[in-house]
Amino acid sequence: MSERIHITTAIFYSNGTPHVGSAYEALAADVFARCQRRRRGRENVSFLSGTDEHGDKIRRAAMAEGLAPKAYTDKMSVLFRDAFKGLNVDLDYWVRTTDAVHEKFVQRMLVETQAKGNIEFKEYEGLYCVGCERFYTEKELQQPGNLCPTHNAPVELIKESNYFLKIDQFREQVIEKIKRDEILIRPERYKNEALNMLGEPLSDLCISRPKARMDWGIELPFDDQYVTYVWYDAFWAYVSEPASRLGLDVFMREWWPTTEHFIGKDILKTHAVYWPAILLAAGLPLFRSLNVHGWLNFGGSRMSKSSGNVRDPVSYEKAFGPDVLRYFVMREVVYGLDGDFSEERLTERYNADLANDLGNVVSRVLAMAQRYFNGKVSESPEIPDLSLFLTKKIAWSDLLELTERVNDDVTKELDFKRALEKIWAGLDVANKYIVETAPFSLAKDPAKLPQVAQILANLLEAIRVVADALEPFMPVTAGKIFDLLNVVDDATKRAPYGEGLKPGHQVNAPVPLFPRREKLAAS
RNA sequence: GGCGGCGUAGCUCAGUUGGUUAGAGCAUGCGGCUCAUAUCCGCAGUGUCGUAGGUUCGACUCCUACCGCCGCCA
Repeated sequence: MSERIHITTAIFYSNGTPHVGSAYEALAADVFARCQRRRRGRENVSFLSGTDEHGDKIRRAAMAEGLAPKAYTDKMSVLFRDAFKGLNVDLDYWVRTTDAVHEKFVQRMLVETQAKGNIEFKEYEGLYCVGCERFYTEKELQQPGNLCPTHNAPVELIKESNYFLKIDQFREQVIEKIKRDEILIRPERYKNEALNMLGEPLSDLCISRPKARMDWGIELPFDDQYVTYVWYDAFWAYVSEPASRLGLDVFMREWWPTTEHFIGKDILKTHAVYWPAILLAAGLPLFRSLNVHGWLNFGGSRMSKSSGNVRDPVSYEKAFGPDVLRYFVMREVVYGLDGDFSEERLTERYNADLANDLGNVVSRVLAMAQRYFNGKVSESPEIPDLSLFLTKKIAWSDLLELTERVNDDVTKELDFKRALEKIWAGLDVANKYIVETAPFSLAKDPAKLPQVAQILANLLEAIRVVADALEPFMPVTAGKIFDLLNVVDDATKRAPYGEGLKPGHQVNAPVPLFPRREKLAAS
């Protein structure tokens, strides 16, 4: 049996609508998940996402719309789920922190953690920022006036009793795990940052709120005057549903230790410091890795609601066609670094890569197959002897084992960009091969038709392999290409080069996959 | 203030343990082909590799200082 793997996006805080940045994270995780499914089989991969629906900010957002919190999050959660669905993010679990299954699970973890003596009840006086929903030390605040560094607003002095998680006891252990890559943080730059964050002793982590002040959370099983919410609550969304469905023991043994979290760099600290501590405090094993990505900016500046440049990802997918946003963010952004999104750039990529390269090469090959042989493949594909041509840049090897090499880039290096570059190198080879062999010239001489048949068999097979390698990135497009090639069974789709299309196979006439667009023709 | 990252062709970036004329894509110019979505192929470039020193037979690649941008921590 292949090793199982659990993959998650962050659990999205549902006080706003999904934007291109949240879509980016879901898309990266989705491509990763699809590559893993090809390796291990669908039944050995679990891909989870969901919405974080508790806390003061949600309650306030709901009130602002005149809705009960639950009614509000019902609406928001669907927006996220449908946005991801619209981008063909293929999830196995969609978790909501207000689901009964989840709430019950969090309560169970609280009981476990308390039984282990890792929760303490104590009075606390501190400076609290409502916007951040957290306490600050005076040193962290901007002076004068004790201003919250994030909201630039005064904090309140609050005195209350709360439940705290004693996490400093786990600090050394977490440091060791990160140093030894047992918690693998990549790209490596973020590993150093995480270790930095663990350099100082950790103060106890407050995990409750008195209902009197904030009741939109999960009631503590050992004190009905308190709720838990946001971080403590949301982390468990990675676990609650699958653990409830499969049984906690089974899930923890077979799935959890291989967990790959996809997160943004803004929540590195919570995931590298607090989350391991929360798990250890509950007596549970740790996840395998944190895959940290940067921001997706818009036209050079940070995408945020306040600057009014939030874009709805699905509108781009609709305007440009399926798979286009998927292609763009995976090709354009280096995983781990900030990237930039703009309609201009999207249009450029669309025309240069999708219309001119991918769409056109499929079109020209199928057109020749149709014109010269009525779409019939009459030779077995071979690896052409390229030494026959004078041009030296051609390497048919770019097309051999393409899927495996692309898969490695994604699963081992998180290098989505390089993976796509390899696929496009394959398209280059096909185009150069056409120019060098000029089948359209050979076809004028009936005696040379067998040669043409061989060239086209090679090219059609090359396109089939490209579609196969492209599938995790552009599932709809890959499907269209397979339809054009009239390939229906998985065995043929996934065959190594040379073992796919057979003589006698019939392919269809071309249909433009990506019609060229005028610049800035979006929306 | 402490730690770390980045600064390479007009634009976006690659450059593995220091070694021959520093690369790719896009954009630009010229030439070729006509099967194809006016697409494709070839050729041509331009770069004081942030600045100033240092180590070395030799540095984009190592060291030091400085400038600029950014992140994390305080």
